[in-house]
Parts: sequence; structure tokens; C-alpha cells
Amino acid sequence: MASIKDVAELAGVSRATVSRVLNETGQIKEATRDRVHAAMKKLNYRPNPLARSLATSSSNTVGLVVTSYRGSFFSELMAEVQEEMDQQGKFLLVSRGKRSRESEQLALQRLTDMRCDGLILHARNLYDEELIELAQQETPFILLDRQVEGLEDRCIAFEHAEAGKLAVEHLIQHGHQKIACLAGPRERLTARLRFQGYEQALREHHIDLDESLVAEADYDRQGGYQAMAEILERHPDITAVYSCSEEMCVGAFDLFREQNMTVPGDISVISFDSVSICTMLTPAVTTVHFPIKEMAAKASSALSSLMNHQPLRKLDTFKPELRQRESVRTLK
Amino acid sequence: MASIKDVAELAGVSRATVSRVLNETGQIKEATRDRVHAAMKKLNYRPNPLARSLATSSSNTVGLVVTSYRGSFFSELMAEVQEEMDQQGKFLLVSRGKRSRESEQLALQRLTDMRCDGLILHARNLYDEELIELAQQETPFILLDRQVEGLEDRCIAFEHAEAGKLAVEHLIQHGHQKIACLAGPRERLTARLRFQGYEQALREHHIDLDESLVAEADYDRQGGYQAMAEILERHPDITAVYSCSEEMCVGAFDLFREQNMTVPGDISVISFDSVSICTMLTPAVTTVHFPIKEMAAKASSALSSLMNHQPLRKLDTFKPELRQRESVRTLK
DNA sequence: TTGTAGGCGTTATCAT
DNA sequence: ATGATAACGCCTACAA
Repeated sequence: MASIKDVAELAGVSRATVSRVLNETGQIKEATRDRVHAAMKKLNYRPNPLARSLATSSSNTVGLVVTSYRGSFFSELMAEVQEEMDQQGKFLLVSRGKRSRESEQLALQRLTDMRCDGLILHARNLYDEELIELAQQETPFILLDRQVEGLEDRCIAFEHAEAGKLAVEHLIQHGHQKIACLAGPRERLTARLRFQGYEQALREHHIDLDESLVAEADYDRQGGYQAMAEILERHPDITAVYSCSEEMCVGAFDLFREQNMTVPGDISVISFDSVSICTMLTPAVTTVHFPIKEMAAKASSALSSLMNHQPLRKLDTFKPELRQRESVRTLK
Repeated sequence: MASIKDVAELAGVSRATVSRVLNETGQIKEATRDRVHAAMKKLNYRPNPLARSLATSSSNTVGLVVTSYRGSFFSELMAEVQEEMDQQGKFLLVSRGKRSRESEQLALQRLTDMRCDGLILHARNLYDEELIELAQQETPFILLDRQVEGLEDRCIAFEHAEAGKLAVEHLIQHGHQKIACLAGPRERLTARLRFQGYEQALREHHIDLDESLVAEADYDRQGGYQAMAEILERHPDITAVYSCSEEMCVGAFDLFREQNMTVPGDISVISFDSVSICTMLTPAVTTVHFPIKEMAAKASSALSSLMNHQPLRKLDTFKPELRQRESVRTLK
């Protein structure tokens, strides 16, 4: 690989000059600039980004921390971020923090070690304090789908509880009383919030919470299947289900099919969704929409602003939206 | 950020010594090793990977080139690669080459500029020659879902044509003759191959190819919907469809639902699949399986072998597999 | 066992 | 307008 030195020699100038034409900094005579360009072409020269980063302690790179690569949800999230960064000419580094705080710390460290110019964190397990501490450092970052006090201006938030309540109320308004809940893993804050929405809706409508109507799963299809099976075993007479994720909803449908249950004839279904898997099911299921795509886009553009030292337009939290389809029937 | 120099000073040794304990190279007295470790702890020292890479021209990193982030297919691919690399303690850099050769070149360049220790390329548009040229360089790489002459030992291949033929034959054996084809974009080799499978099956069974039974789409849901609509407009009497991607299949189902067509009553469906979206549809659709997950895993482990200078076990190409479900009915 | 010093490919500060 | 030269943080002969 040709280095700046080779270019300098071939062009008969100093490395400093080459660097200047490279970065279009300072004044250079057109003649020499041309010579340098020619040399670069001839040697097929590409600046070494590592050396560059080392020298400037910046990298033309932004880092993204996610918790998984699996599933359309993260696909969509990454794709959206990538697109913005393409426009900004930034290289995107993605790092996965699995399910633990340690692992997220590691993911974050790697990215900061790489001297990213900015970060987008979809971090579920880092402590608020760590984040606040991170905010002392100078590299800008945005928190995706998270709310931490004192960092409001960096948070792209969503009202999960509100959304859950909206969904369950929809069911109640259609006459349902015995409503099952496919809940997400209790360790996750957002899962707890979605569950709280369920609780609130019931409470406000004076329906007692029956824990045996709730089953927890890992947000995935298989888990949804099992959770649904458990509940149905205990309560064959439920008239509706509220699913806290699309994948779990698919799992529930797997079971329904197996048991020849029809939706919404035998059971009504409402679910969270973000990537419209729910519209692939038959019948298309009514959902509350978690707009991860728009949120990711917002996070990206907000980060871009930060990196360009532009003032941050106020970040408003995203609101849930009910998408009525064909999976809820009204009970007389 | 503390640097090696700070550690050295605090521990009262030279930077070289610190480097030695860091890399566990050479002999060091236990006492000093401890002092160094203590110093590192105290300063919360983490070696700068950029500097390291610059010095060693390696990076403990592997690069992955894909064509998109969108959809479960790439999710699965990335997740699988990531998992292997986690085990190897390698950091994964992913770069997206959109739809052009130039863009793939760029993606590849970025990765090599970053001095990746190895590469996995799911590159659709790079020329064979470029790949062969790349093979002259010393950084090892594996080609995922691609076959290029002279690089056989680096190719993880799949018999797309074979798979397509298998699918269409299945339809024919069930008595179908008027079979539509939802084809992928003609620019893509694998899409062409999948279409060739269609042609071959027809030919071998003495059915004339009718171009108006074929419509091309971009492998996506919306495209599948439209393509299916076009064909159906021209030929309301088809009895079966062969879809070259899961997403297009979903799109076709969207249309069927809209037109109150029932599967397999009104029309039989067979599709390619890799991430079992097809099992979410009702009825579950029969597919030929493209095992991207296993292939990605294989690519990863093969690359690991290469990077560890282990001999490469022979790479056998993956075979298609028919997954019978409920979307094909036999015509009398 | 440990230290010295040069190099990796850039940028950036002085000079000139 | 251009050239020395010292960083950037680490590795690695070569010496001691």
C-alpha cells in the first residue's frame, strides 16, 4: 500500500504538502496540487484511516450500540441509521451488547476506543449513572428509546406504557374483560412499561388484574407460542390477548392454528408492532405502533446536528398510534 | 485517556515493558508485571486499538460486506457471523455495498483500509477478476453465496438453479402446468439462476415457457404484490406460482387476500425461503430452503481457520431442501 | 529481565 | 506556498 511518503517523493514535494492537498487545507499552487493528484492516482493511494485517526483523534465514524442483530427490528434500526450516515459521509460501526451490562459496557468501550465521532446507543442495561458520566466526555451521543433524567436532550423516547394502555383499552372498549397478556422479559424496562399499560387500562376500567392471565416470554416467536399455550390451558375462556411484541404474536398465531382457533372469532388479538410483521398474519392484526424506524432516523439526524455543533432542536417523545385491522371483534 | 506512557511512568518502567506485559510477550519479572498491572488498573488504561493496528498492521477485526441491512435475511447472516467472531474474540466491522459495483468496491476498501484481519464478502456486483486480484493480497477472505473459478476453496456456494428446479418440479408433479414465476431482479446472478431452475423444470417436463407468466420484482413485498397482480391480470387461469423470495411471496399473499383468493384452493404457492417468514403465512407455504444461516456459520468458521493458518477443510456446496407445507394442492 | 530508539502513516506547528 | 519536525499511541528489534 502506497503511503503519503511515496506520494510525496513521486510528486517531489514534502509529506506536509501532500497532506495539505489531501485535506484541502492551506494554500497550494495549482501546479503542485496537480502533481500531487497525479502521483496519488498513479500510486493508487488511499490515506490510512488508522493513522489519520491516531493523529486527529477523530475518525469520520459513528458508533451504534444495539443488543442484537437478529430480527427485522434491528435490521430496520440499523438500516435507518446507516442511511443517514451515508449521507453524512460517515462510516458506521455497529457493536452488539448482548444482554448484560458488562457486555454493553464492552460494546461501548470498543466504540469509544475506536474514537468514534459520535454514538447512538440503544442500550438497555447500562446504568443511568454510566450514561450521565459518559455525557461528561466530549463525544456526542444520542440515546435511542430510553429516558434518563438530566439527559433529556439526548433522549429519543417513546411512551411504552401509554401505548400498552391504548391497546388494552381498545380491547376493553370492544367489550373484552378477560384479557390475556403476553409480556416481555421482566428485566427490561420497556417490557415492564408495556405491562404497566395493561395494568393501568384494567384498573381504570375496574377490572381486577389476574396474574394467571399473564405469561412472560422472551419477545420471540417460540416464547409467544408457549406463553399463549400456558395461559390458554389455565383459561380456555379468555376472549382476547394483548401481545407485547410482534414475534410473540406470531407465536400465538402458531398455537391458534394448531388448535383450530380462529381470530377474531374465537379470540381477539392486539399487539405491539414496529416492522409490520403483523400485517402478514391472517387476519391482519390490529396493533399499537412503535415507530422504531422514525425514531432511529430522528436519532441519526439529531446526532448529525450534534456532531456539526448545531443546536439541537427539541426532541419530542414519540407517541403511540393505533392501527386498526381485523383481529379484534366487538363482544356484545 | 491514559496512554501506555502514563502507565509506564506510574509503574516506574519503560513503555516497552508495559507493552510486553500487555501482550504477554517476552519474560518479565513477576514483581514488575504486578506493578504494571496495578498501574493499568489505577489509570483505567485501555490500549488504543488504532495505534496498535497502525503499528502491527493488523486489527483483531474482521470485515463483512453485505448489500443491505434491511430484512431478516441480512439480520440472520450478520448475527451468525457475529457469533462466531465473538467466540474468536474478533471485532466485526460491517460495511454495506448498496447495489453497484462501485459501492461494493468502496465498502471493501473501507474494510481493507481498516486493516481487517479477514473478510467475508457477500458481494453481488464485484467482478470475478477483482476478487481474484484480491486473492493475491494476503488478507484471507471467504465468498458467501458465490462461485468464482479459481477461488473454489474460498466459496460458500449454493445451488440456486437446482433449488428452483426442485421447487417447480414439485408443482409439476402435483399436476400443475400453468405456473407463474415471481422472479428476482435480472441483474442479480442468483436471481437469474433461480429463474433458470424454472426454465429447466418446465423444459424437462415438456412445458413451453410462456414469458407472460413471468414477472420481475425487486425481491420485496411490494414488488411481489405488483408482479403477482400483473400476471394474474394476464392469466386469471394460472393454478400455481413459484416465488423466488419470501418477501415476494408475502406480497403475493397480500394480493390473494385482497382478491379473496384462497391458497391452495384457488392457487398453489411454492417459494424460496431462508428465514421462515413463509411459515407465518396462512396456510404455511411450501418452500425450497436457502440455508443462509448455516452458510454464514460455515463462512465464519472457514475464515477463522484461514486466519489461524489452519488448513481449510473442503468446502462443499450447500444443497437445496424441500420443505413441504400446506400451500400446494394436487390437481387432478 | 529491561531499556533505547526507530517506525507505523498522518496531521499540525513552526519556520522559511 | 512549502518544508522540517514533533506529535498521536503502540510495537519491536537491538542493546544492555
